[in-house]
Amino acid sequence: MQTLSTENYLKTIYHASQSASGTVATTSIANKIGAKPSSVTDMFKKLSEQNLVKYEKYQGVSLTNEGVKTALRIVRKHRLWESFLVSHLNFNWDEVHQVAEQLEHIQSEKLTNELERFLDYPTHDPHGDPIPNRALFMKSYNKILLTELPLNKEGVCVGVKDNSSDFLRYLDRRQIGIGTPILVLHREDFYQSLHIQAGNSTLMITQETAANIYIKP
Amino acid sequence: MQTLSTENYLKTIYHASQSASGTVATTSIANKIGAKPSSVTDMFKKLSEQNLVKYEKYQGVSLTNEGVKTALRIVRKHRLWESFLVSHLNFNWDEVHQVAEQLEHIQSEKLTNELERFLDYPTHDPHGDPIPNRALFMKSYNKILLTELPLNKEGVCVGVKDNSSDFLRYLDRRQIGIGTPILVLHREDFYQSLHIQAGNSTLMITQETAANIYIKP
DNA sequence: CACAGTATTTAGGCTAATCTAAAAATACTT
DNA sequence: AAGTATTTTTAGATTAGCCTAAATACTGTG
Repeated sequence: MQTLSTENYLKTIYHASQSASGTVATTSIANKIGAKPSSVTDMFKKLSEQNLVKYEKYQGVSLTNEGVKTALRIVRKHRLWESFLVSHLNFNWDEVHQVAEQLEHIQSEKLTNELERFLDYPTHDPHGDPIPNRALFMKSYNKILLTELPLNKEGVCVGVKDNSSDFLRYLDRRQIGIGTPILVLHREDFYQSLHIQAGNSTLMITQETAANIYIKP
Repeated sequence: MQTLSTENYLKTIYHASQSASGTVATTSIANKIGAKPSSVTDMFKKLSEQNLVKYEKYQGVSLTNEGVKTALRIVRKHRLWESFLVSHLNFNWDEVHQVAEQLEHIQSEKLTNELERFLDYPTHDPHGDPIPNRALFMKSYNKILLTELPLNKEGVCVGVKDNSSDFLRYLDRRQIGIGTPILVLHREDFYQSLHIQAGNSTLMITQETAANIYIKP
């Protein structure tokens, strides 16, 4: 049985090792958790004793199989709760994260599995991230960044890379959400911006914005 | 903002002061929380500094108005979650308590209020206990114990006093639940037992069982 | 490859919540 | 009402999770 804190570390290590392959550095976890590197070192040792991470002094950590499983159980709960909040409790996609961060630590297999059934076995959360099933298996879309979508090739928004409220609300105002069809009309190379058609409206977005939107071609 | 632990103390003090009026004793809280009396004394001091309880050395505690409010906010969440678990997630009334003990600490007013709306503003939880509304106001039924129901006067089961899984499962097996109509056919004074009609079946229950069932005449 | 700069770990402390053991206050009993 | 039993509090220690400051290891550049 894990504590709140160890669960958060495992989840954070899991996400960090998704983006950067290989081992995860102490400082990178410290920044994400909001703790000092020395505290992170302490925790790495603790997790290592429980065989949840592989840790060698000065060499960063990586999750063991058991650690991945524990992390995925938390991710599963987080994403199921996010789905519930949006689909049944009138939350917007930019409001769910903070509450799901609490709900993801509730311990009850029955609760998790019944919630999944109640939601009719969703495969993706409101940000387009895949939800691990009971066996902790998940399938992501074959997605690309909007920056990589060829001119005049139609794609559909299937997720976002930046999950911050600010970014999500920005997309909301421009009526871009999961499922919105998108077409790149023109690239202004000099100004680093894209002219796109999103749903029925055409608009201009920056290169940086495009680099945070996932598209299924 | 309260910690998990202070919330549990406030809730426990609240429940204890419902049954026994006046102040609540250190030992009684210690037993209910599962901590030593010395730890409870420490916590009483802390809560007192926060003006959540009135505490005088050797004289027990009582909740302040602010303390009652905080306790009721937790009770409200607990009972709403219990209702949700039973009505939408296939939990039985004997399984909900342990999970609701965790869910009651989730901090999000929006979550609580939206859950209440989703459940269509329930007034009582699956054990017949009243759910405080947004203003923390609740109305209990005008209920009596089954031991006090006159012979051959029809009543309806509206709650239980003993919320233990064992007792609730016992009632389940006898098909007694919230809403079951009940009639006392005969009292065996010598054997301390009652002959009752519950729904369509007649059965025998002990005096003690009857003293844990609430009835609306 | 040496050394400056960065990253990581160690050492030693702090706080919240708990504990045990002993002291103090209250309550019961005759 | 006095003395014993019970309850409550105090004092001092422990653990998890964090911190700061200092020491140590790694990394990249000339």
